[in-house]
Amino acid sequence: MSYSLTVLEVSSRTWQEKRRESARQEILAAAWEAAHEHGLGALTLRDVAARVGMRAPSLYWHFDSKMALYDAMFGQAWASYLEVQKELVARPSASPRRVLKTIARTFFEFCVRDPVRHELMNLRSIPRFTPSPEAYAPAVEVLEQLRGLLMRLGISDDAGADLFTALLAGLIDQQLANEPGGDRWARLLDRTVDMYATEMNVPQDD
Amino acid sequence: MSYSLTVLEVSSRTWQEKRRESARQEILAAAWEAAHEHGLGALTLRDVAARVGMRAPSLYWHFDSKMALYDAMFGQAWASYLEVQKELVARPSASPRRVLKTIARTFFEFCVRDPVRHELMNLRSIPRFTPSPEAYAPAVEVLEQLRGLLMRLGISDDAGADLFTALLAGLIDQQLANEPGGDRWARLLDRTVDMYATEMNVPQDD
DNA sequence: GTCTATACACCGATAGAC
DNA sequence: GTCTATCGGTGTATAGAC
Repeated sequence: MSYSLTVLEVSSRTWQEKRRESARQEILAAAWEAAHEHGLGALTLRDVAARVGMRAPSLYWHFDSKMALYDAMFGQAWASYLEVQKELVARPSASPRRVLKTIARTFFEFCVRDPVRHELMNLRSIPRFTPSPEAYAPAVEVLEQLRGLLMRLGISDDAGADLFTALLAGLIDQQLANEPGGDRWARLLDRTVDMYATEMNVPQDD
Repeated sequence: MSYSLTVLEVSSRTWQEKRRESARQEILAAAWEAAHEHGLGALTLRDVAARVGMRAPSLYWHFDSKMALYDAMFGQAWASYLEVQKELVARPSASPRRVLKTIARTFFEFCVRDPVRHELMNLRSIPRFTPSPEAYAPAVEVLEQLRGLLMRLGISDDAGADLFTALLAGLIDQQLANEPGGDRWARLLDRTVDMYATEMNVPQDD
């Protein structure tokens, strides 16, 4: 159940550990490739192994189980979005509503751009997969960062953050479920954020 | 790929057909039971078969495949909600916002009450399962009925309906994903509908 | 017509040789 | 570290019993 998250790994001391770490990364890359090709749920260890020139049982030296592989992918995906959001939050801030719209659109497009990744990050589509605390950590940090940002805009109650995430989740879900590749719900983003901002008494732009 | 939807089946003429129909219903009931017990994705034909005193291959006389079984369950679930919504729409209408809140809460609670059913109806959690047009029909009718209702409240554009479904989907998703059994997002229902109604220029109650 | 027995290909996972 | 061999599990095709 426990294993180290490749992306967040800091101290790989010996060269053996570095070698092993790069093998993990190679396997992970192959797993993403396979998932994009055949679907997240259709991932098989034999396929992943073949892509890195191994046999399926050999993967067990690098990952405890298939779920551990999913787990590492989950952690990678959220760590990746955390980087995006960090860079976004650090930027010189615009008007409150502009900030809300930018963060909403950034997350929306991050999800819609890669439906397989979104499926792993946000849907619970793999029957018995539950992310480990280690893999879940960057997701928690994303949410904490969002809470902080909302707070600075004057939205300090939990309900305000809960509503914001629900609105985003709903738009993304509907877009991907009913019109993948389209923009029918993407077009509602700004309007939805404005509606939300008004509800939350965030001052208007002009 | 094609087969008849048990729930909507109208004319079972001969007694053989009736017998066969009741066998299908028995299998479906066993499938729901198994899904609730072990999870939707963990459903196995051997388990379902055992519950009705059969062997796994025997199910193939009643259903073309495991996916056909999922498909029939999908159709059953949506047909069931269609009945609920029909009865609700037929009732003497209250104020516009009351109507919106009632329909929102009805769908929300229908979904949250049975997460396994919701997973099948609204999430795409089964890897290669796509509902057939026959099974999807009641879902389409639910949406058409909703559009008609919104129209009568003065919300006639597609965007208005799209936004309403997205708001609902988001609240349900977050409730079930982050706090199954709780009411943290359920408590946001009325507020969200009011926010939406204001955006859509639906007159206030008082 | 209804069901069973058998079999097949594939899966995740383990044991142990090298 | 990576292999081969193998285990118990799955969905499913088919042949045939009755």
